[in-house]
Amino acid sequence: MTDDDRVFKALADPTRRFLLDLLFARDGRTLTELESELEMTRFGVMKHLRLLEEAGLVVTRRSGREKLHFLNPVPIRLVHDRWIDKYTEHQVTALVDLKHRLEDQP
Amino acid sequence: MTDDDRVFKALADPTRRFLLDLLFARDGRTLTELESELEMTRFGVMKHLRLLEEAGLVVTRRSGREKLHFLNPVPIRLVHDRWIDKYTEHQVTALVDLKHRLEDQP
DNA sequence: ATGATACGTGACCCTTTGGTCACCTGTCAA
DNA sequence: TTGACAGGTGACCAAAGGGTCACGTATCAT
Repeated sequence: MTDDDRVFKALADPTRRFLLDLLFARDGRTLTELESELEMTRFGVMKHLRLLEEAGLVVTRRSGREKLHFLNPVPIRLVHDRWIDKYTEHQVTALVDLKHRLEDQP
Repeated sequence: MTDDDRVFKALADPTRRFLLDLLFARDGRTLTELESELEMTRFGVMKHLRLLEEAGLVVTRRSGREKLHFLNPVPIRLVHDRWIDKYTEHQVTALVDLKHRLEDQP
């Protein structure tokens, strides 16, 4: 299994994306803390966090009996760079910004 | 199934990522042309292209009995923007660039 | 017209994956 | 030191996903 295989497989599940959203909002949470935000047993959440960690999307640090989880944005940036080169990046960004501005209209 | 569900599911498979790579290198190819690059029957490739199209990662245009496939980078950019805000984007980009420069060393 | 070409559909099989549970190890506090 | 708390493992089951095939429709060239 290659590195980006792990990244894309990890991103494929909605629960795991939600976990990334939680860590994006606030870093350094424990498993139990994350579990409380989900309608799932601890074991399910643990499996998901394990896949995210193996993909490098989440980095962890132990502190006593707790394990703290942090979001790592680097693999996401590499996904971006795979199919968006420097030349088209400006156009795409402009297009996305325009879309946002149009959607903010009443 | 939500929009980004479709995008992430579509990106989860290595064959589909390879198809995006092919279209990134050269746009506007037909199914048969793409099939010739893969060790798989036409039916498998067709299923993959269908998922890519439903996710909006590939846009198509008919021309007689042929169907031309084009890469659409917008959903990729939206994936990026979900977990990388403007503030950290510069740092991450710099980090990735540094990584590339280090890897280019002998 | 008719054979070849390009794409499409539905059913089928096998593998992978998401989720749960019984059970276990390490750490903290009273 | 002993009970409560935080995290970890392996087996298990139902559901989703990848790939192929028989068969079908539309378009092109001769």
